[in-house]
Formats: sequence, C-alpha cells, structure tokens
Amino acid sequence: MIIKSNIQRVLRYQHCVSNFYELGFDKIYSHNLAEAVGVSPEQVRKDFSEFGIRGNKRGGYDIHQLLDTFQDIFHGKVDKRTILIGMGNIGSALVKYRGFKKKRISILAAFDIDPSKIKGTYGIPVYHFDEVDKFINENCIHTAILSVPVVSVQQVTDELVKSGIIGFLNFTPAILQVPAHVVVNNIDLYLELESLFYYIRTSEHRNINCKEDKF
Amino acid sequence: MIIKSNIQRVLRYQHCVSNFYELGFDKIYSHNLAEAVGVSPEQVRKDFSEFGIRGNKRGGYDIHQLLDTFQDIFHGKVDKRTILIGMGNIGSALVKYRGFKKKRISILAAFDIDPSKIKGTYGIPVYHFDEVDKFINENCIHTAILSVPVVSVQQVTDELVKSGIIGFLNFTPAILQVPAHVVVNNIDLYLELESLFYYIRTSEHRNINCKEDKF
DNA sequence: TTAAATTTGTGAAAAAGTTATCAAAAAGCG
DNA sequence: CGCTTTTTGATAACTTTTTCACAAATTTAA
Ligand SMILES: NC(=O)c1ccc[n+]([C@@H]2O[C@H](COP(=O)([O-])OP(=O)(O)OC[C@H]3O[C@@H](n4cnc5c(N)ncnc54)[C@H](O)[C@@H]3O)[C@@H](O)[C@H]2O)c1
Ligand SMILES: NC(=O)c1ccc[n+]([C@@H]2O[C@H](COP(=O)([O-])OP(=O)(O)OC[C@H]3O[C@@H](n4cnc5c(N)ncnc54)[C@H](O)[C@@H]3O)[C@@H](O)[C@H]2O)c1
Repeated sequence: MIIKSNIQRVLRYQHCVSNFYELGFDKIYSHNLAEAVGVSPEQVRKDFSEFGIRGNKRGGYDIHQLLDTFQDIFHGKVDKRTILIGMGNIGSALVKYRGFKKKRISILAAFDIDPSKIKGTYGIPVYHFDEVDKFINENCIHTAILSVPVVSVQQVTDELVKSGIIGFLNFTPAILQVPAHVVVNNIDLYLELESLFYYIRTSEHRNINCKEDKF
Repeated sequence: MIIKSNIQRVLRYQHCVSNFYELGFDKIYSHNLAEAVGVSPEQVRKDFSEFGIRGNKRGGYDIHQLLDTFQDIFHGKVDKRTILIGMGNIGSALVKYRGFKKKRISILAAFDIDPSKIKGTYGIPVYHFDEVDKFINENCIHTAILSVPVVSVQQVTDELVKSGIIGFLNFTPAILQVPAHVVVNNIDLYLELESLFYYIRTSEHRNINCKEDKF
C-alpha cells in the first residue's frame, strides 16, 4: 500500500505542475518539483515511480501527460463527496470554505443534533443526525468529517461505521476505535500547537528583547 | 532533537494519564497507555526514555510523578500565548474554541487587513496587520497561526519572521519559505481529505449497495 | 525466604523511509 | 556524427523509526 505521506507529496507535486502549466511550460524536471515542495529530487522520482509515473531521460516529465496521470490517480474528473457531522465552529468554517469546490470536493450535507443548527442556513442542508444512515445509503457516501464534541465522537463514529463509512477526517482529540478496514485521518490542533511551543522553548533563536521568558 | 511525532505521542500519553488520575488510579503501565493511544507498549517506553521518564520494574509508572514530569516538559503551569493572522472562517473558529484555554493556550490577539474584521467583536482584540510588529515585541510572542488567503501568506510570513516569530501553525496549502531556525507545522485539510478519498477508492470495503461508483 | 509472575529499560534486529550513486537514455552542439 | 551535458530510473547505502527479545528489578505469594 502506498503510504499517506507519499500520496500527500504527490498531491503537492500536482499543484506545482498545474502552476507550471498555467505559466505555459511544457515540461518539468524533478528538481523543479523538489524545490517547490521542499524535498529532494530523488524523493520526487521515487514518489513518481511508486505511482508508475515515468519521465524521459534528459527530457524530464511532460506536463500535459503528468496532469492526465494525476487526474487518473486522484479521479480528478469525478466529484468527490463527503458529509460533515457537527455544525459548530470548525464545521461551519469548513462548510463556508470555497476552496474545496475548486478541487471537486463537495460537503453534500451536514448533520447535527441541535435544532437551532438544523434550522439554520449554511449553504448546504443540515439534517438531524438521526437521518444520517438514510442519507449515506441513498447518496453512496464513504467518508465523513467529524467535528462534534469529543465526548460524543466515538458513539457517532460507531454509528457511521455501521452505516458504511470507511474514511474519517477527525477533528477531535479522541483516538477513534474503528475496524481495521476503516481509515482515520486525525487533525489534532492542540497537538500541533503544543508541539510548536515545545520547539520554540528549546530554540536558541527566541526574541532577545524579551525580559521574561514568556511563551 | 526530539522529533515531532514523539512529542505528540507523549502529549497523548499525558492526556491518558490525566484520565487515569481522574478515575483515582495511582499507577499506570506502558500497556495501558499503549492501548489507549493505539501504539505498542515498547513505543511508549521508548518515547518515555527519550524524555528521561523512568518507571519502576514491575511497578509501572507513578501517575502523580508522571503528571509532574509532563508539567515540567510541556511547561504546564505557564500560559502559552500566540497570535492569529487572518480572522476569516478558520480564524474565527479557532478563536471561538474554548478547548485551548483549558490547556493554558491563549490566542492573545488577531490581525487582519479587512476593516470590518477589525471593528468586529470576537472575544479577543482584532488589530490591523500593520500593528503586528509592535504587538509581537511588546508581548514577547514567538508563534503565530496563519489563516490568511494563500496568496498573501508568504509575504505575511516574511514580515512575521522579521518581527521575531519562530514558530508557525500554517493552515494554508502553501509551502512556506522560512529561515532554518523557524519551525512550521502545516495543517493542509485538502491533502487530508484527498488522501482519504484515495484510500477509500482503493478499499475493498466500499458499500456494496452503491450502484454507481461515486466518491 | 524462595519461587513465580510481571513489567521496565535497553540493545539488537527489523522495517520503513530517504538519500546517494551511477549507468543509460536523450538532447544539444560543434 | 561523435562528444558533452543533463536527467531519469534503479539499486545500493544510509538513516530513522519501530519492534523484538530478554536481563534486571520488583512485587506477590507460597
Ligand atoms: N474549533 C476549534 O478551533 C477546535 C480546535 C481543536 C479541536 N477542536 C475539536 O473539534 C470538535 C468540534 O469543535 P467546535 O469548536 O466546532 O465545537 P462546537 O461545540 O462549536 O460544535 C460541535 C457541534 O456538534 C454538534 N453535536 C454535538 N453532539 C452531536 C452528535 N451526537 N451528533 C451530531 N452533532 C452533534 C453540536 O450541536 C455542535 O453544533 C471538538 O471535538 C473539538 O475538541 C476544535
Ligand atoms: N476554511 C477552511 O475550511 C479551509 C480549508 C482548507 C484550507 N484553508 C486555508 O486557510 C486559509 C484561510 O481560510 P479561510 O476560509 O479562513 O479564509 P477567509 O477568506 O475566510 O479568511 C482570510 C482572512 O484573512 C484576511 N487577510 C487577507 N489578507 C491578509 C493579510 N495580508 N494580512 C492579514 N489578514 C489578511 C482576510 O481579511 C480574511 O479575514 C486559506 O489559505 C485557505 O486556503 C481553509
């Protein structure tokens, strides 16, 4: 199986190749992509070979061909659909964001248990969580974004797994217990912030004008 | 230098140890933490040894002692302060979130260039970005959260680095160019979603009731 | 007190991931 | 055309990270 960081790097290369395409280029070299994405050229070639992407010796990679291949790999011509559970702070920020549409990702609907959220207008329909099973099966949904309070996330997850969800984007700090075939991508903002503080505390480059050692 | 994933795992152990403490336990074993966090017991012990945390053979780890040690490592008794740049969808979700306060992390102020954001009420002061340098130096800020549009993030970053910021939490899809001593933690929600779709497409566990192959 | 059971800590082994090396292909050029 | 330069692709070397294995310590219990 191709590992997550490999996939994510290739998605970054894709973005970079699109930029080159927009600028009118026809070919691109591993060192171009490496520089733009902040990895080594060898890494780029390794990543490409993992996906069976071949270039031309001395000729680099053909941009049009690359873009086609990326479209195949990531189903670029297919709309990707998901649902969101918990229309709170994070949930409504995600729903309002326009950037996913450009990448052909749609949050089809949101689900909550708070009647005020269900009545609200957010640009997408917001239903009661009781209706999620019906919606998943009627619309053939495989993934869900979890932005509910941490206390209820495991129960919500269990029900979604029962309804057929096999991929989660989890914004809660909980470590979800799921069957082996279910994938969970965790976004733990607290861990990201706290680890950042850890690094800056141990850094020798802190602002020398600071009298006290504040963080 | 201790790596990020090591730090983040230990933060998860901390959370789990706190739960055990709340439940009235006095000691905890590597296998308890392993199970809760979803890693191997050996990993727990290796992680601990990296931070110089020692347990007792056959006696496990003393919970009170562990919690004290975690407080030392992560400066649990010190308020950690940061600022936020870009009071948009994501920015205001973060500012509204109450969970960081409990962990003694405060977003002291936000900065924007849109006058309507600067006039708005968000619970924390929102200043014009022109004032960020003064604020950073007067308040001894080392870290910043970036939730501005991707087109302006590099320029914003350059200015913040000049003002002394050495740690970023970057919500934009841009790969930031920063000096070597500056740490950037990236949260790329598009990459997380797209890699999830990649996995579920290649999974054999997709809902069999789906006639068409929708994603 | 001795034996049995359990759990840590660590060094070795294995696995995973990244970087270096270099032959081969292709392009440019005199 | 033949020589030089560039760049890929494959493999080897290296590095990092995780897992394994087991001695040492400590507790429990007989
Ligand atoms: N907002 C942030 O910046 C932030 C940062 C870090 C972590 N998180 C995590 O993200 C999650 C969401 O945070 P938030 O700030 O958006 O919270 P929030 O309280 O604003 O939103 C949670 C939403 O979930 C709904 N909900 C509650 N129980 C539900 C259930 N059983 N089924 C369906 N919906 C339910 C609530 O009605 C609410 O609308 C939390 O777990 C939080 O820990 C958020
Ligand atoms: N909202 C999401 O769900 C989401 C998802 C993925 C990625 N992102 C990324 O996060 C970033 C923010 O997204 P958003 O949806 O919150 O955007 P947004 O447009 O809602 O907010 C951006 C804010 O930044 C301010 N701003 C613009 N230029 C600025 C400058 N030079 N200095 C200071 N402030 C400035 C704007 O006035 C606005 O308030 C974007 O880069 C976006 O690509 C957001």
